[in-house]
Amino acid sequence: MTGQRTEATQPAVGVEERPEPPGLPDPLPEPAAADIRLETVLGALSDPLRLRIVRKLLLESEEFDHTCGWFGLDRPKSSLTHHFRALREAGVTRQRQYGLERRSQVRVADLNARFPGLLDLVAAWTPPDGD
Amino acid sequence: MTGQRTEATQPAVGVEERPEPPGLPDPLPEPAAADIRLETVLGALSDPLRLRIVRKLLLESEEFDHTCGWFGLDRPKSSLTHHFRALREAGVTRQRQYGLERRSQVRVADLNARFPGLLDLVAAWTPPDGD
DNA sequence: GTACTTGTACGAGTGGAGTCGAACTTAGCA
DNA sequence: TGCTAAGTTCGACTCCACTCGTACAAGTAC
Repeated sequence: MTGQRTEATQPAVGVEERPEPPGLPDPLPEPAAADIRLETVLGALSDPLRLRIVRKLLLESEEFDHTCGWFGLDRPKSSLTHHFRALREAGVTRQRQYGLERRSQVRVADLNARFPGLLDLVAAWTPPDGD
Repeated sequence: MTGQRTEATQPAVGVEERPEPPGLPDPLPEPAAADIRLETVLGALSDPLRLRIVRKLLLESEEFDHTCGWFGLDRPKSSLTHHFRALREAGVTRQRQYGLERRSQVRVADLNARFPGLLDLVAAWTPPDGD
């Protein structure tokens, strides 16, 4: 049951019922596209570390999703779990479980449809003290 | 000295040195346009009440600035002071003192220059439980 | 089997944000 | 002179987010 939160604690409001391409693991619990709230997304993106994660995914992902280790973030694993979950529960990213690894990708289509231009701002962002 | 914070407590990093049109009071301390940080702005806009304030200013202000009372917010005055200051210190709004009243306006030009499209998202936002 | 790796769950500590009441300051007006 | 209105400041409270260490679960490889 690794990587699967229990029903009692998962806060996802509406889990998407989208037909998946064959061979992909199901996404972890996430809000449906229509349930993504602007104030929640802005709150998720107001943290520099998470802004960095999303920006790196946008600029360097090349259509693939990535594990937590790929980002090269100098934080304990429990802290990274916290931030990646915050992004997923806000609807910013989607996470899938591949064996041991949990890979993340930005929900580009959903976010561009609901908040056009927002991801452009994230991509253009520069960290306070360099990259 | 009402409405003027002391030098010791004001956190504004760089106060703008812009020549003012005649007859307008000086703006209260605010970050210069170049010092406005995306993560700070997103944090300021992640609160539903502040999102509501900015949206109302954008949709109904008609080029004029407005007092706190104009918004019709059902909160104590001390709470409103807190939120209006958060917006101003993040660089989202500008406040000027007119006698007893402190009027707010959105820094539309500055924000559109630094974060194009962001204010459109705020204007298009709908509160969770109606307006 | 054992060891290693990825990531979670849990608990604790810390700090900051949101909320509010009460007292205060100031401007305008009767 | 005194009252009223707009908004601040201060202190206190609560709650949540961030951080982290530790322990645990589950694949993978030897």
